[in-house]
Amino acid sequence: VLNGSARVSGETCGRVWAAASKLDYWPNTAARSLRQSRSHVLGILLPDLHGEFFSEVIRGIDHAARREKFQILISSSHAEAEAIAAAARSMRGRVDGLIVMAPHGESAAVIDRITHRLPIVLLNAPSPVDGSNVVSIDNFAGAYAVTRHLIGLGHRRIATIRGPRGNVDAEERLRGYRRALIDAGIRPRRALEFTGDFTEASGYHVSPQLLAMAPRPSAVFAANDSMATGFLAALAASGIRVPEDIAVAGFDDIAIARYLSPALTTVRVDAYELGARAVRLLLAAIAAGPAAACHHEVLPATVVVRHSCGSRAATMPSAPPDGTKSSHTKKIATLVGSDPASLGPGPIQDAGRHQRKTRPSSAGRTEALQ
Amino acid sequence: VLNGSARVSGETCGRVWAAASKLDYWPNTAARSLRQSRSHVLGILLPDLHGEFFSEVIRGIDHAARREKFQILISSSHAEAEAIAAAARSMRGRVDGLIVMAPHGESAAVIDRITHRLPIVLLNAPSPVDGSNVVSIDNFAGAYAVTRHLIGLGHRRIATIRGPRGNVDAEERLRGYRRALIDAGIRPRRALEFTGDFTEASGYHVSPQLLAMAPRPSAVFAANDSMATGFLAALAASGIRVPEDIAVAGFDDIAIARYLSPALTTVRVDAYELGARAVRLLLAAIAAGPAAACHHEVLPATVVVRHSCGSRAATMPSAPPDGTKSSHTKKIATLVGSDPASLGPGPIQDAGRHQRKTRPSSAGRTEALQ
DNA sequence: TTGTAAGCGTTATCAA
DNA sequence: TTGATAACGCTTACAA
Repeated sequence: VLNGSARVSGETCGRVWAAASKLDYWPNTAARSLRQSRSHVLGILLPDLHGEFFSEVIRGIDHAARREKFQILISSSHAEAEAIAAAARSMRGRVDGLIVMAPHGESAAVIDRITHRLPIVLLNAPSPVDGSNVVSIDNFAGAYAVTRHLIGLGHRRIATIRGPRGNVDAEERLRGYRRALIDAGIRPRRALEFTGDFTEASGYHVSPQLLAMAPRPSAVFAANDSMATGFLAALAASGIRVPEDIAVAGFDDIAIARYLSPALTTVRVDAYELGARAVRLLLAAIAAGPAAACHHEVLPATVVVRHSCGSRAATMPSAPPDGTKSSHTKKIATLVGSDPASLGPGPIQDAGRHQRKTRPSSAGRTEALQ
Repeated sequence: VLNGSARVSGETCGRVWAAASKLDYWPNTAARSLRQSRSHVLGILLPDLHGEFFSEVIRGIDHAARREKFQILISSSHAEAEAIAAAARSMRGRVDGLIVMAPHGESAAVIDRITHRLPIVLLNAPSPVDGSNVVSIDNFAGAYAVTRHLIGLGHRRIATIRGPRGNVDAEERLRGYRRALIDAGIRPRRALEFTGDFTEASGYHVSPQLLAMAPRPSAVFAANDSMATGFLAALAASGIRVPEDIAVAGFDDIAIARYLSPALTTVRVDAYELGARAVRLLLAAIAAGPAAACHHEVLPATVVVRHSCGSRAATMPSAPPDGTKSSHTKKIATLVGSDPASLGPGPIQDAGRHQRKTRPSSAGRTEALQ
């Protein structure tokens, strides 16, 4: 009766409801999950919860999940492969599928073991993960486009503050930066590649060496906005003007980016959408069963031009060719800002591509002990 | 064997482990929960996931929970009492306890029904919720202190942009603002109380009426930083200087506060700690069983002086007397900023009190159908 | 030290 | 249309 079965008489139905509400009956979800082998819960494994990016991803996941009546079970602090595997195991029976963000590429073997057990979607994994569903940000194209933007403004000596080695996002953004230089006939130089760890502090600390170079770089592409923020603070402390003396660009378009002085030119990434897409893919995988095809979606990254690189108009390149992928570029004319307090993000170029690759899953899922 | 029982011979133990790893055995957590009536999961019910405040609360909850080997099941978008009740019911059997943030005070009856079923901790509830564990922010003291700060700077005509009616935080902050005026011999006037909804946009839209007042207020206390941000943007658009023409203060100390121009004087609230405390209380309640005493913890709110109110030194008042509570004030001399990019938060006064009230729970928990 | 059986609260199946 | 029974995968208690 409580589950809406049609095969019960009206009178019995009423008595059941009366009793249930009199007893204040709450069904036991664990028992239901056990019996149905279905929990209506999605497991989320994240390396960290710090900062706006993760919070937006979770918000996107939560909204998409709740629309389909799914709850989300979150577990963070999983950077290494083994921790991810342990967390996944500890969710067995309690979740119908997993959304996993593994910042380091090396977890492939572990991911594979999980895939045999549970439907899974990887967030922001490196491209070459086959046999899995993946949703990722087009880090390469975003970095390429913003570097092209700097080149278009006349800069030739462009440094970068890269993210940590081994981090997938960091590597892709570096690759995009280098490729943009090469395509413009500029040879990438290791001396212009400084290493940070995605924290504000690292952007700050990198500044003495960077500024001491002779000749000094005329522009800097920081691989995320936090490092750009730290770097800008260091410049302010040194009395170096932005963008007059040096141009600075970031990546992520976090909330503070447009409040910095000068407002930061950066690359926008739709974290909310990233989460929402992951849910959509995961629910499809759950519905389709073990033998389903795998999908790979790439979200575009769009350049947001503000004031930190100067605003001379320049011809923007479209997305770069990339041997491994077909590409499709579309232009977005303006940023729709319902927010009246916006300090004006300026024009936006879409540097991303949206693509979908589909292939059969390499292996089915199996259940042990049956 | 897998659960570490001591009463098994070494050889059998080895064979079991071998078989388990050969079969890649993953225990089924739902079955375990069912049998043990223990899930090692905490349910989190939030009105929203948007913004830094919630993200920090969740981070605090997650860290504290994972330290005790608990996972967290999140469900958001629960503003009204009925939605909260439904979400709680849908978690029955799957969680060992609940952390609930109910922004509106009116949910008392619902909370009460939940309390009979599950251990529960309320986040940021209005003070007079008895029979429940509560962790809240000292909104009253924070608003009181920042208003006193404005008064101390010589302002007499101080407007406020209050939060939405019915919202507990908003009401408490308004109360603190009014009380500070009264204690300084200034009569609070309704005409100086503008209503926003905690969004940036509402802070912006309130500005025309506020600025049109004659005489114009010399200072404005916005009940959160988002509204302060919107209001500042409106001032900038009107060419009104801050703090020379008008002083502005906020509440929350969100990340962008110190990057605004001028950097925003505001009230800091430790959202991470709020979440962590809630977990501590909840785990204690779970361990203690249905008959346990209830605790009420109040986290301090500290004024962070930056540049948006001017920086003339002023004698700071300590926390206000409050008939219902004993108070204990401590001073914090400086903000420890490990962050090199900090634009200098300036001196901080602790306007909060930390208190703990303990009383026996008014009602035990009961299980129906037994 | 090992094996067996019962039961957690559901839902699915089958018989009445 | 209703009622009885088995089963989901685990842990606990008790017997061997």
